Amino acid sequence: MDATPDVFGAISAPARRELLHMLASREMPVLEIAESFDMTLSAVSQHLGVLRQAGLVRQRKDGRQRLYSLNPEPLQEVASWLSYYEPFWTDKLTGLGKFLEENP
Amino acid sequence: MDATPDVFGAISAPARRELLHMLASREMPVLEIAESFDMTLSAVSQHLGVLRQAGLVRQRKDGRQRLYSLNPEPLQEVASWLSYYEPFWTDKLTGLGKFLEENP
DNA sequence: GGAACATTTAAGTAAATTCTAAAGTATTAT
DNA sequence: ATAATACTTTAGAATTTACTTAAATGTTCC
Repeated sequence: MDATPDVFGAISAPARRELLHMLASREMPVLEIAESFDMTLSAVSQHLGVLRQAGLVRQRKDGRQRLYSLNPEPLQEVASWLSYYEPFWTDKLTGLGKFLEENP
Repeated sequence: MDATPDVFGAISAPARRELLHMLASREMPVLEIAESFDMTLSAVSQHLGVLRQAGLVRQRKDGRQRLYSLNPEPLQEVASWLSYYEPFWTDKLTGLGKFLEENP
C-alpha cells in the first residue's frame, strides 16, 4: 500500500520488466502470465500490483479473470529523464561533447 | 559487494539520480558533492559506490580527494530497453498503434 | 614523526522488498 | 447450495537497502 507511484522503482525488478514485456504483446489473465514465471501465482499477483500502482498496467474484470494490459505512458518519465543524458553518450561518439566540456 | 552491475537498480533511488545529475555538470570531490545532500558523507560515499559498481560513475584519485565523474554509457541499456516501449506511446498519439492492435 | 583532512569501510539498525503458504473474495458450474 | 476456479490479500520469514556512527586508510601539512 504505497501511495507513491514510483516508476523507477517499479521497473527496477527484472521480474517486473519481464511482466511488462509479456503484456506488451497482448492482454492476459494472471494464470496465463504466471505460467512463464518460476514463482507463485501470489507473487506474480503482487508484482502486478506494484506495476499497477506505478500506472504501468491496467486491470480489467472479465468474469472471474482479471485481464492485465500494458499502459506504457508512465515510462515517459523515464524517457524524459534519460533524454537528459542521451547527448552525453552521442557526443562521446561524435567528439562534440568533448569539445563542449572543454569550452564551457 | 554485489557482483551484479545492475543499472536499473542503481537509478531506482532518487538520491542516486540526483548524484548523477550533479556529476553531469562536472567532475567533483565527495565533500563538495555531499554538501548538497541531507545525509552523511558516508552515505553519499556508499551511494557513489553503488553507482560505480553499475559503471555509471568513474573515480579518479587526486591527492587526498577522489574526483567522481559521470559515465553515462551504461544508461544505454535503459535506453534500449525503453526503445521497445516508445512506439507504444507514440502510436497511441498517432492512432497507428490502435490500428495495429486491432489488426494483428 | 604527528595532526588535520578526505574518504572508505565496518558494524549495527530500521525499514522496505521479495517471496511462500494460507486464508479470503468473487464468479461460474453443477 | 456446494464446489471449483481465478484471483487477491494477509501474515510471516529471509534478504536487501538505506542509512548512522565509529573505526580504518591514505595523503598532505607542519
